Amino acid sequence: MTTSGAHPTPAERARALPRDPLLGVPLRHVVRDAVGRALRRAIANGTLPAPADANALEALIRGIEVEVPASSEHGDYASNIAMKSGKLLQRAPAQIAAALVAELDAEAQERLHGGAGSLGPITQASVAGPGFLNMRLRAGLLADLLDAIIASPSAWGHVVPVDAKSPLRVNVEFVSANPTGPLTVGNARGAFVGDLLSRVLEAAGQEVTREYYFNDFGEQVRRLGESVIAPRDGVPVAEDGYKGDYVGELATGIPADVAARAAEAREAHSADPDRDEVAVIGKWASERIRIGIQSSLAALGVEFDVWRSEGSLYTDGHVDRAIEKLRAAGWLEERDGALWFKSTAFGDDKDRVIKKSTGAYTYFGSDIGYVEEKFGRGFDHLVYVWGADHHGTVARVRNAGEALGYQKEHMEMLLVAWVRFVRDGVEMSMSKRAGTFVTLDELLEEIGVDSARWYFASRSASTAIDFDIKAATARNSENPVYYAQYAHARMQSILRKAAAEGLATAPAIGDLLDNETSADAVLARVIVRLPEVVEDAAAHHETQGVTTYATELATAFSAFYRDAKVVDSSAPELSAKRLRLVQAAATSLAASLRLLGISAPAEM
RNA sequence: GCGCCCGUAGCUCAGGGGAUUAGAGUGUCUCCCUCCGAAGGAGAAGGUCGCAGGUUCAAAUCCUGUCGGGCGCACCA
Repeated sequence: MTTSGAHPTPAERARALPRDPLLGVPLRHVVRDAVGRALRRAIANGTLPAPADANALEALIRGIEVEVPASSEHGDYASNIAMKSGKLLQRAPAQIAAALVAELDAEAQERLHGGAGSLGPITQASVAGPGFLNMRLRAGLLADLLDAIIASPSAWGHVVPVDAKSPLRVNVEFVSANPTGPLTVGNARGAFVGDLLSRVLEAAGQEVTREYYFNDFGEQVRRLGESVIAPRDGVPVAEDGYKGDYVGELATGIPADVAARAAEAREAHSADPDRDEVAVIGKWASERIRIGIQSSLAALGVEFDVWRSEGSLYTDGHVDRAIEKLRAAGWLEERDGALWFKSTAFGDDKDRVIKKSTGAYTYFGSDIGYVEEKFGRGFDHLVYVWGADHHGTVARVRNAGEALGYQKEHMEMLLVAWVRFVRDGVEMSMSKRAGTFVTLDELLEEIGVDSARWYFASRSASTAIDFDIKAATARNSENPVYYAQYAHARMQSILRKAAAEGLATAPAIGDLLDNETSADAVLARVIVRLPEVVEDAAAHHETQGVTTYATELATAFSAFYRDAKVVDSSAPELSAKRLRLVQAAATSLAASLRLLGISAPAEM
């Protein structure tokens, strides 16, 4: 296993991400808890009947759903709990909702925890439609939150896991392209999806190991070796060999010591395919390519913690150990001279070969050893980010994992759909062997990392998409990523200007948000939503919500910027409070961009 | 043939059971810089959510079928 010591380990990263018990709890949890308390109180008061089944009540309270309504006229949060509980409580939904409103109103007037805590979070609760409970957040709560954000900006956007005592240890394996050629634009999506997912999981409190699995022996590497030797010897590359320009570059760039070892291998080991000239050259070439891949990925902002070679799974005994475990459990079978895994016992439509009759292992053999190796390292959860063409292997790997004694739910395959790269309406072909492909490096030169990251982050991994490079380049400055970045630059510009004019920032937001329809309050309500966005993204393993949030925050800021004068020396007190609000907005926008691995420039 | 993913505005895509106004960006059209950054803002036009049934008080959303597109069904790597 190759690890790089240059950057922090997953555990160090997890520890380094600050989490604040106030900032790290999505507001909707606070609201949900308040609704739950209101329900209990209403029952204790006798306003609502106590259900015969106490367990059913607990289940109901646990399942309370609170969401941000589509229209802000319906409040900051809404719950359908009254409608859901009508049957259990034997009351009309509207009646239940009214009882909850009364309790929430009461709580807003008193301090929680026997007078030591804060006021209840909800004001202006109301009943609407068939029994929806609409709620408005107390302005003071928003103000407290914004003050907390400014007090510890680096903690903002990092969610505290609800019930986990220790962080979940997650392995995210992605890209894993064989080092037989440079990464192509076809690999880009997987690279971004894996990295984005890793960032989101980390923000949600999990300890994430980013892992790259590569093949360093076998047929493909051999073919690469042959393809490099051919031009060196002035012979055309074989039909099934690799033909890209990089092959020629490798051929002319063979260092003296490698050439010497190759020459020696040709004399001494020509009969041994593991040690002959082709093997020597192939191994050298693939390692050179792997290093190139590593630097291409680094340019994308994608860094791996572990580079795991397929060969090491054998030399370190993981494959043997997995096979022995399966054999002991009775899941293996010798048939036709090959070793089979009884995948059908787990619902697969056919059994799968682990070791061929030739004695060579299949990829599936490696996969099994790898599952064993990963869980052996102590991971709670494995995520595989695979191309859509791999979905045939999903079932067998999970089945094998289950046969090895692990839970299927802890082996998750994220299938990333195809990207059709199009230039001027013509699809670009992506064949490494034919040498007709666009490299990742070329793509980035044209459109830039921030732009590419945003593009993939804003689309769900399961939809096939058309990526028109020409259009992405031509409309460069009108790309949505710049909209968010521009808003951030503007916020910073306002803060700079205020500082230059000698305007101070207020020590607290105070009453700035008391008028709930003011530009200030509207902006504050968007700022405060980030933890929910992070939580959703981590739960669904999707990042579109984060780009949407960044766009919404930028839009909300634009409206605020239009309607509210921030830097105004004739009203220093108001200015001071608004500067604080802008500071919180900038913190939140920067945090959401950081989640995406996108820069938040102070000027553009 | 079987299985998985996907058909939403001209284009690229969100939304994936709930309040009869389905969103964003881009494109098109009209306006707005003596005013904290116009990479911006205000507004308009643009949709039978592939089609047909079904479940529900309620369906773009769930179920079935169907059409269209992608991918997979190896003792290949």
